Amino acid sequence: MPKPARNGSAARAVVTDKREAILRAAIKVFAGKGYFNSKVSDIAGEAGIADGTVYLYFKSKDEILHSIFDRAMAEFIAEGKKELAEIADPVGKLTRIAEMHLERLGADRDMAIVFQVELRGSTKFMQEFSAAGFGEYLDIIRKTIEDGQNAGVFRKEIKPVVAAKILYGALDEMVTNWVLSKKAYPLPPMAGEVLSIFFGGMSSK
Amino acid sequence: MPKPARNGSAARAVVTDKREAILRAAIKVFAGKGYFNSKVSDIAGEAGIADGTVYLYFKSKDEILHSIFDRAMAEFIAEGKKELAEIADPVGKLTRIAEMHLERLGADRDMAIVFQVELRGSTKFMQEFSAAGFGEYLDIIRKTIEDGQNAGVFRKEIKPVVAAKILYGALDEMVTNWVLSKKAYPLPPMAGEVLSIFFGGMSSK
Amino acid sequence: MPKPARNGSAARAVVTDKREAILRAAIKVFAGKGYFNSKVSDIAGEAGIADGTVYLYFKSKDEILHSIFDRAMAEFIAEGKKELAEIADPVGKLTRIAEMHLERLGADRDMAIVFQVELRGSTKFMQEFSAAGFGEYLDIIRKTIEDGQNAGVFRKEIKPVVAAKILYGALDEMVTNWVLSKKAYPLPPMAGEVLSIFFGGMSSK
Amino acid sequence: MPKPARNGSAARAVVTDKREAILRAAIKVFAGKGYFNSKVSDIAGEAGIADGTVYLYFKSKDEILHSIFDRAMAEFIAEGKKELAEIADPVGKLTRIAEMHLERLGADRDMAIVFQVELRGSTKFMQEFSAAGFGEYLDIIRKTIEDGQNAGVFRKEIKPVVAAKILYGALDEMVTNWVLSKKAYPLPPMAGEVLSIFFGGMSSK
DNA sequence: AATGAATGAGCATTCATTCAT
DNA sequence: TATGAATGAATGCTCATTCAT
Repeated sequence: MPKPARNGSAARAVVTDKREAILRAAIKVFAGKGYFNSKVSDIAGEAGIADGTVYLYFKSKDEILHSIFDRAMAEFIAEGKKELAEIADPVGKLTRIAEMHLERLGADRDMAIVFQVELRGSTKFMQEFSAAGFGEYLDIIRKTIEDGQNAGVFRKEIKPVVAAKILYGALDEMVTNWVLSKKAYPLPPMAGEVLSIFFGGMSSK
Repeated sequence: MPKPARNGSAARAVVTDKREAILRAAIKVFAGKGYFNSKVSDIAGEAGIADGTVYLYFKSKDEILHSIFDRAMAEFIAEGKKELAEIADPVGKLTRIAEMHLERLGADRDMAIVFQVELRGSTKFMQEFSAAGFGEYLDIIRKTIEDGQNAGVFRKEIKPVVAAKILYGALDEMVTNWVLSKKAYPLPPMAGEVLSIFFGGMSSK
Repeated sequence: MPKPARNGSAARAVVTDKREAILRAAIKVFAGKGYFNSKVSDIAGEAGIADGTVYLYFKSKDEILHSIFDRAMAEFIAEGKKELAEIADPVGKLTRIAEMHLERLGADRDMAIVFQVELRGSTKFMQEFSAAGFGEYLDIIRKTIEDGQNAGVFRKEIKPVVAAKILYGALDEMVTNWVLSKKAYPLPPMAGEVLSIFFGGMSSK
Repeated sequence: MPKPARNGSAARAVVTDKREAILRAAIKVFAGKGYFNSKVSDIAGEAGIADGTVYLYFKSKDEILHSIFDRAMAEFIAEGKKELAEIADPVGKLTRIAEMHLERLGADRDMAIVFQVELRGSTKFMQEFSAAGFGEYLDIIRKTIEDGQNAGVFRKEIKPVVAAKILYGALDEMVTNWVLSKKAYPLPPMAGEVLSIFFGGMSSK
């Protein structure tokens, strides 16, 4: 049986694929049983590889969880920046942010569980996470709010940092409730409801 | 030497005190290292008792965490109901709820960490918790919003359940940020900022 | 409330009674769950006393088990010697021994379980036991057999020690089977069957 | 470097060898300190492996003890049936059974200790054991005795079940005494003594 | 004598990680 | 690269025993 060629994309694809497979498996497993209750062998089993192979791609169980966040956040922010570049209006921007937030997490329940539940399971992790992608995310919201204030569409007495947290907190709660709910319902439509209140409260006059 | 009176505080105090001591120690330890990384012997050590003694008051490590939440939520809700009974105005009620929320958690950082971080660390736990005190809490907020709608002070097209989640989510995010922040600042004042936006968005007219 | 008088039998009776109660409780508990699976608190509970009280009468859990055997063997041997003193005939003596063996254990199932099962659970214990009462018991049987050989009723080429063990082993097996059996049947009648073979052998003619 | 052949003994031997090593180590350790006083790490140490490795081959400490009995009984019964198939005469058969019983246990003192002592240490275990191999063993003896009765060499008024127990009990007692004895002596010769009485009885003439 | 709360040594089992093949 | 057998540190919980009252 010939081995795959080592040169170029083919070999790289294999590597990427296996890394991907492990991450996907980990998301599923973590979502199902929680990070601390998941065994590395569960992940390997789900990914269809041997336990030891996991360690060829990740240094530790912890690193797998980190990689899940890092990759997802990077993707999300990259995609977000691209989309937002095309929108000038602050209200439109925030609307799109809220929609994307709920669309993204609403599209992958396991990923949402990991984000809403597992990410919160340790102060250490949350702090690392805050320092990383999450801070950047809040920053984008904050700047958009500032733009709105400068453009005169948002009240100037509201602190942008706080407003950003409020919007984020409201969206986050929507996701958490959706994740924990026994009923299945589409998450994205909640964006409108949140924004209706948020804008109502932010609008000047 | 006279034995302590059996009626009331003295004898009871011993039992209560040790249970209390364990709970307090657990809150501190869980806050510092997270539930899964905390050893029962850490809690016992912090409480100044032997490991085995923990099991005279709690059936398992898990039960300690549950007890922390149960007790705190019961206290909070009882106190809240009492205070709110004296306020008729829905806006005043929600204002007081937000203030109490942040006062309570802002007064005990370790407890806040446990609530914001450890409570979220497992889907199972969150679901149990949702079913228990948390659901009741959201319900109180929701009813007050409904009252406000009926009184004509809040917009009627907003769904009360969603609005309740939004307010809760915003407050929750304030706490989480405060807990994770390296800077020390008072939490309660954030209530005003949250409410300013929330009411601005909820007000009819 | 007056304390019981310290002088004489009354006080002694109390002590004896509580010791007795503990031993009886222990026999019941050991029979039910086995020595290693029985907790001292089980015994105390069964005896209706506090855990600590057990240690006023016995130095350790181990000593309770020892006491059970010591007492039972002493009683059995004392009673046996008395009865046997009145029988001259070796065959009659052995018959009575076998009957008493099965009567005694057949009269108290829990005690029988402890003797047949728990006594065997440790080499150390068995050796101590062998050295103690059990050795004396085998000795009585052996001497009786020797008497029978000298009187010409038993074959002289049989070693008395071995014959004693064989008789004991056969009786012992009857008890063990009775103890483990799900069916309830009277144990003493088995004595006749054992002796029939022991005296007469299996061979026809 | 060639890998070991997958077919047959080599690869299989590794697994079997380690399982075997654990069982052998367990027999030695159990014999020395008793089941309840033996730690899993004692067994692992004796077998020259890490503690955790034990659990790759056995689900629990309990399962190790069971495996010891299961394997030994299966072997013994299989071997016994084979040998007995070649003997027609009931007397010869019983003789061979008694010899094999004592040869087998007399050849491995540790195994004998485990059988005579540990097996008896719990009612639960004894009942399971009775239901398993032991019952079959007694059955073989019983049938042989019945054959002897039908052939006219054994007295018909003796109940075969009882006689089987008597023979077994006598042999068992020989082993127990040998195991507990401080003196070293060969066990197999005792078979003759037991059978002499079992077949011929004690009575002279 | 009696109590029972407190102690703390002890142990089976798990599982992340390694490494020889 | 991939495997999966082996490792061994780590820990929740039990329970015999003590001792202040």
